[in-house]
Amino acid sequence: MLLDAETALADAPPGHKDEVRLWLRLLTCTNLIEAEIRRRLRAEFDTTLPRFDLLAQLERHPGGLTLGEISRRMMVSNGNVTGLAARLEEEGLVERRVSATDRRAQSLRLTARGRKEFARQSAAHEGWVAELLGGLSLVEREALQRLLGRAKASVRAGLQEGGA
Amino acid sequence: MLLDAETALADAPPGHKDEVRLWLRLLTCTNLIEAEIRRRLRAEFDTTLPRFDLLAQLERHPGGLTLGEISRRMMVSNGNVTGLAARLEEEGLVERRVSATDRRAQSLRLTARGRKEFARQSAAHEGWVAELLGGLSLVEREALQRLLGRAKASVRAGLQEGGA
DNA sequence: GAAAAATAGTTGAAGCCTAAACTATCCGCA
DNA sequence: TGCGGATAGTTTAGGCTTCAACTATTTTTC
Repeated sequence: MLLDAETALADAPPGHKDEVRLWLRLLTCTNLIEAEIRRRLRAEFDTTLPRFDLLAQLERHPGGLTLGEISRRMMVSNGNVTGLAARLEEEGLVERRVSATDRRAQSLRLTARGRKEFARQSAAHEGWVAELLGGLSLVEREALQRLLGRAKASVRAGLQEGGA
Repeated sequence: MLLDAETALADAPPGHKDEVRLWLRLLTCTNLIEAEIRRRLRAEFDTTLPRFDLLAQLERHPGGLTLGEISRRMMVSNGNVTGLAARLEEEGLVERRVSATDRRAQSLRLTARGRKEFARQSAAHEGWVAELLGGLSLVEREALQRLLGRAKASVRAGLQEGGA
């Protein structure tokens, strides 16, 4: 994955469409932030972004979530969640319980330790993001939020067409 | 100790700091586009994004690049490039040559077939991106480009501080 | 000129991720 | 009741990615 696709493309001959330049800049921004967050999660908490994301899902749903629900919310495959859940369970941060009404399904929830650990990570994470994006004014952040919303809508529309 | 019970990832319920909501939307946008591009590269060309990115680097440098240069430009590890290069060589899309002046180094360049294949992929890629982002007006795209530039600058500034 | 430091690249272990094939269970329906 | 299709999750094979340890070579330094 190109961390700085834009720089890489800097000396590319013109002829790329406008949209490609926009896409590369979007990718660059995201990758810069994501790489830094991964690095800090690893350095300060010895964990990874996927693990953090999974804990965040559970935090939002104290009643527990099935593996399938997690997989849909995180937009990753089922098999992926199987592995993540196994590691988090081994670390004692989450626990599984087989559903009373459906013996195929099992729901995951945070353990007390998981809740406590995630709270620490989450607070730090919030600070990191605020620090990294803090150079933007409130007005800029709002404009960006709105435009990214438009971009998201555009992409989803594009997916509809192709996948129909 | 900060205990923010509202904090979570994915599609951002309220309670997050402004910046986190912005970050999550940025991430969602990028992931949507990236997943679709990966899917199409796989479906239509039986290849992957990292392979495509590596070919793109070589395309821009017809004189060849050493593995180390590629690794720096793509901002990935050395070992990563070793593996990618091995697969691309096996597919006959790139060729290696040991440097005449430094027996440690070897430069990679596109084969004729690699050049031809990349041209096909690149044209398709450009079309996909244009299609996915085509729902934005020119004005919106320009505004987004500018704001993302600002965001990038903010992040780089944030990295300086932390990493100094 | 030889030891030491730096550089180019490879390898191995481990985690993340997917698609596809598989098992187990549930549900609808005749 | 029993069959067939849907659903929940696991497994497997393979690619991507990193870090750390390693080999080979070059450069620096004394």
